[in-house]
Amino acid sequence: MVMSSQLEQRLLEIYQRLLSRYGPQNWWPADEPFEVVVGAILTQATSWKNVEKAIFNLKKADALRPAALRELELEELYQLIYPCGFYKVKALKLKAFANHLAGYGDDLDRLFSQDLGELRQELLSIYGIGEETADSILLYAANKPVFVIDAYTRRIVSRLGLLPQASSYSALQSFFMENLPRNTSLYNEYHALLVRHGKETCRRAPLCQGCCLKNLCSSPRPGL
DNA sequence: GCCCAGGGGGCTC
DNA sequence: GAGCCCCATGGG
Repeated sequence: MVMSSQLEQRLLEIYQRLLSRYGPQNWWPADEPFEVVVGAILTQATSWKNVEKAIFNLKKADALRPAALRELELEELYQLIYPCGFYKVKALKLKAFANHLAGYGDDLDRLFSQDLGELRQELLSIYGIGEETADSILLYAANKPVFVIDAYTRRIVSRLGLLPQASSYSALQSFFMENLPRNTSLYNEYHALLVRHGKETCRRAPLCQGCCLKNLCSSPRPGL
């Protein structure tokens, strides 16, 4: 059986190699917390390049504010976020969050100031916010020590033989959070590095041969 | 043409 | 609770 401290060492080794390879990623790429929230919703199943275009449009229209998002006609919002795809559902999601925030006087700090567990549940209750989006908001907008799991993380963890590809979100999240110190900065940089690494490496590449995580695989499965 | 991108909701079984 | 399908633009 692998002791927890050994898992921690392995996870920290992965982190150090990614950090050495790519350097600090300085996430989240946004000017302020509300922009993080908007970006987290818009980037669902969408490349960040397309999200940048939508955010640029929102800023130009002075619409990157909760009140503005509420007041905009749906058709206008469609046009602003059109480049990032799924624009009809995403427009509803942005309005849903803006409507929810109105209950806090449009003050994100007030929303974020409550108990972490309750806050996460509240975020999940909002239309369009699932586990990854909620955790991205908690980590990158509210600076809470919450590890974000995404498709890249799942793929990399699977390739390294740490957990099965089919593991649930909560299983993956627990794996990281129970084997790493509760540190917001560490979680921030770690997830950003996993995404960076996921983008840099070929999806179909067998294992991690030739990449910076080479020979960290505990149970090699060629051709995975 | 194909595949996929920093997911989530709704529906079925 | 798992397995589908739908949402849609833009780049490789």
